[in-house]
Amino acid sequence: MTFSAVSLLLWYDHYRRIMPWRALPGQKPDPYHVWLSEIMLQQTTVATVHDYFLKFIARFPSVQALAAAPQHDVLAAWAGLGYYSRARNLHLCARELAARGAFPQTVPALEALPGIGPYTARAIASIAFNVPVIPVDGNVERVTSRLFASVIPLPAGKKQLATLAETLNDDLPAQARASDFTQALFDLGATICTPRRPKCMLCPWQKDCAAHREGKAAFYPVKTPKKQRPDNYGTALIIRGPGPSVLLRKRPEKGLLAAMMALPGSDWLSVSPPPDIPRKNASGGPWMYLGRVKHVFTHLTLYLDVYEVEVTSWGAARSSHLAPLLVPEMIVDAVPCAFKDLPDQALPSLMRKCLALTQLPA
DNA sequence: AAGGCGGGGCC
DNA sequence: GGCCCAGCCTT
Repeated sequence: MTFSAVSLLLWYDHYRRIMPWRALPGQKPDPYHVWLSEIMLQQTTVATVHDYFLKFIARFPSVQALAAAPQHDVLAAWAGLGYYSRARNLHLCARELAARGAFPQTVPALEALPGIGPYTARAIASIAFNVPVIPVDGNVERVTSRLFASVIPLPAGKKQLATLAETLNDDLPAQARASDFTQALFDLGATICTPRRPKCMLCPWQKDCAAHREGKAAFYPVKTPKKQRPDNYGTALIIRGPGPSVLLRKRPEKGLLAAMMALPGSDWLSVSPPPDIPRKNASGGPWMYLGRVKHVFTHLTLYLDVYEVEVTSWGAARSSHLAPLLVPEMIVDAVPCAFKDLPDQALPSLMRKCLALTQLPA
């Protein structure tokens, strides 16, 4: 079975989406923009990436500018986008590219770079350098599983789908336009061959599609059920002091929200918070309970009880009357940050949610 | 092969 | 509430 690759390209010539990282027809793609957008788009929607991408290239106009920047600035520009290992690897990769002087243009060489796996290597090679390979993302998996009515549940069936996807541009006209063909697959998956209610009536591959012949395109791709998320609990402390400012600390280099800034607080545990912490300063106590923040991560749901403490000096924050809510080890490495500088900090969304519970000074 | 790793939008 | 999103890395 040979697919009408050219019909997809004709469809693309008419319906292609315009995006800030994409070259317009007749223009050459910018490898920096292609690379950066591909990293940002990993597990992240086009709508979310759009503004981040524009701000990022305004702040870091070139690979060299990105390589020369301190890590904190890169993490701050990434804050809110999630999966922060992407930003750390992006920065590492920029330094390697800057030292090297140019982008490699083959799949194996690209895949050897930090943060670039099998998918992204093929995406950059095909989109930026017109190499005839097919990057298999969620879109391509969905399109391919429907074309072939593949019933092997994902993720176990990924290898089979990748093999099938390689045959999609198995003719010379499509391979000559490898860059367009890859982006056409993305656009088809994003606008026609959608997860729910696919628009088969508008699909250039309708007559090629086994799932459509079965009358159940939406049934594909088959996926194995996901594990449920456990709940975790903890406290976060908004310790306000002179300036006005607030204490922040940098999280460890590995693990959840690695190397990002955070409010001081307790560890996050699977047990409910101890009931002996007063939720209000009813007895004229030193802290105020502001509320509970719920935040859903990929593999756990976190509930943080947020408290506010006002101190006249940072030394006072270590005084014993703030225990057990605030113990010195929580702030041993904390540093004050002026409220006006919070927007420039590498604060993940979870911490911005917590800070939103307090009344910022005017 | 499985699990860690963010966050937002959609239904 | 669950699912999806232009996945990578470690174990």
